[in-house]
Amino acid sequence: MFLGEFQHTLDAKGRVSLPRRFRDEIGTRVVVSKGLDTCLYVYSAEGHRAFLDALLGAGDFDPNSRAVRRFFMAGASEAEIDSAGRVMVSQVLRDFAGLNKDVIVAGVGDHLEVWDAKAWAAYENANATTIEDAAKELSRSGIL
Amino acid sequence: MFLGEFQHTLDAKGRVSLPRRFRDEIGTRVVVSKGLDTCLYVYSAEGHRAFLDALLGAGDFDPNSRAVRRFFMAGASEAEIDSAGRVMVSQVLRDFAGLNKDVIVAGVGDHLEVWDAKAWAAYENANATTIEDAAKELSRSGIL
DNA sequence: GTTGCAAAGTGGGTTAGAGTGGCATAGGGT
DNA sequence: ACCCTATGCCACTCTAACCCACTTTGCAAC
Repeated sequence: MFLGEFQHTLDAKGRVSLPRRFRDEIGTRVVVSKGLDTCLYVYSAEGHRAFLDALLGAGDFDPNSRAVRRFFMAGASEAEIDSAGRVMVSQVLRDFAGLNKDVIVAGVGDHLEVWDAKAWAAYENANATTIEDAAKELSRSGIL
Repeated sequence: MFLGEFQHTLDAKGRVSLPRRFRDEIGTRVVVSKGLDTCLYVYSAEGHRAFLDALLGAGDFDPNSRAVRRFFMAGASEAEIDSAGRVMVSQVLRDFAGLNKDVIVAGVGDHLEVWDAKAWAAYENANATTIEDAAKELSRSGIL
């Protein structure tokens, strides 16, 4: 289970180091993929397979599901973690997520997310009230 | 069951000691998480898993539920209690809860809460007069 | 009431290790 | 053959985890 938020940097060669505490769980072979909300998802090799399996359950002949498949499959790339714990992020994916020097690596349960630091802050601000409402909803259903 | 309110201090390195009487129950491996109303939640490792399980019933492809997941998962961090009974609180979480030197550690049933002392006082004042009404409201809806 | 002891809370110093940037070498393309 | 890119490796810096010591509070014994 990946938890926590870390500020890291994208170096001049497009590499991002992953927080040490995630490395044992995610292994050395990972998949970097386009994510929802202008971020990148990072899965372990097995985790990514599970993610795709869930995705492919959705059927195949609906135009929307074809678009979703293309997004997550064409937008993904396998990569090795180097000896210093870094992943190479391709130019395409960097552009997609709008990554600059400062990035946020966040643990979100079954995967990691890589955000541009500014975009992350903006996202948090934009959703502050959503959280309150969602919490209200959850408390009504007895969870919180 | 955690009960009681204690005034503690956040030291220069961002550590907070937990009241002695909570330590046996909460164990040595805890999760510090963003909470509702500008405070932090502290769960035992198992307690936190139960909390997330309850939370994650919702799917993953709805924007609001993504926001909630990111809030409670990226906003959480596992930590060990050190030999003196303290937890390390990351800069991000300290900023989130507006923690200064004086903090309040409160037992709230299944979890602890960490508040900035001033914010705690303000919250108590703001709610002192409305507790009666809130209780009335809850009893009308059958919760109390 | 006073003194002593023990335990909790707090502060600080030291050290290992994570993160980052830079260098060097290998490999592929022109 | 040369250049450019990519990957691996190394060194520096800074954080955070560990450990020890001090202070204060509360309880107990005299």
